[in-house]
Amino acid sequence: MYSIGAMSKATGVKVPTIRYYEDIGLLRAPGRNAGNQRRYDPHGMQALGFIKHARDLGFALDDIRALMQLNGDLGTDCVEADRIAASQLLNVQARIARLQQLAAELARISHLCDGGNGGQCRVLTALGDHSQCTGAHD
Amino acid sequence: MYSIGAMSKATGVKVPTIRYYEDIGLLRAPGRNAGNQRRYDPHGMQALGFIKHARDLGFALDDIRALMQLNGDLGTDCVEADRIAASQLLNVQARIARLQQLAAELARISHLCDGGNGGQCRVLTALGDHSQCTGAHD
DNA sequence: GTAATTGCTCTAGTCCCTAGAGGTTCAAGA
DNA sequence: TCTTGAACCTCTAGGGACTAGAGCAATTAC
Repeated sequence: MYSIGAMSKATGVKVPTIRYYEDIGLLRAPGRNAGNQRRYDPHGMQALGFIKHARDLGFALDDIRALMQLNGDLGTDCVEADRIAASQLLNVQARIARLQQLAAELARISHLCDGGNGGQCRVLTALGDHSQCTGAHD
Repeated sequence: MYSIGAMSKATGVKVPTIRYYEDIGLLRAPGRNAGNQRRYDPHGMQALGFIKHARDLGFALDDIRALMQLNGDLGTDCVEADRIAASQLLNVQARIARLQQLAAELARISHLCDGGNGGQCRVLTALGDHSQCTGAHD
């Protein structure tokens, strides 16, 4: 039986966040000891680890909820789980592509600074004027 | 003189968002016409364009506030503006690196699905077990 | 036995908007 | 000129995923 603090240390999820997950019904409420403190069993620990890992991979809490439900069902629906994972992969790839455009634009803008203060800062000018952009960043 | 709707169309910032920017003091409150509706001048338009562009580049509103203040000062502080832009570039690059690790991990997990339902779904297993991960994604 | 740590609940705040209610003003056509 | 429909106004609340803090109770270590 683990206290909430032990769970937090073991998984890397902060204590208030664990309580939050319980509040929104993502993590089942565990039993309590005589002093009304949460006491988790290994199943609870595994569930929290699953959530943490999926969060680290960028899944939304609603996705995780769906994945956990699949996990709970007998005859686990592999096709659906794979669909969610694949969609998340696409999502992440799209975000990467977009960020790469932004990085290119920022690098360009950043290099405009000549260190001097001769009137107008070209970094600021570039930020104000989208038409100076080389790529279509948005 | 532009109405708020004209500003929205010209810059791509939604009407409630423009009012929000005014609320938080990012965009100066414009004058009003006889019927209490906002009327913007070209300066206001330019300011909103600046905000939009900077937001598209991923700057936080607080950064934008700082940049606009620099822009307003005489003897515009190019060094400070460049510092903010460079820091934002680092930020974006770090996010890209992290997302690329996630994408690799997700691609690996996604390929575990063999389409069958032979007991346990390996996608779900992989999500639950961080130790299966190839790279240190977090 | 006492002090420090950990735990409890509850409320409110973060960021950046978005949605909706309920009302007023404007612009264009008949 | 009148009417209609779009655009505008203020205000409040919600969203996602937490985070922070107050004020108190329980546990743990010495």
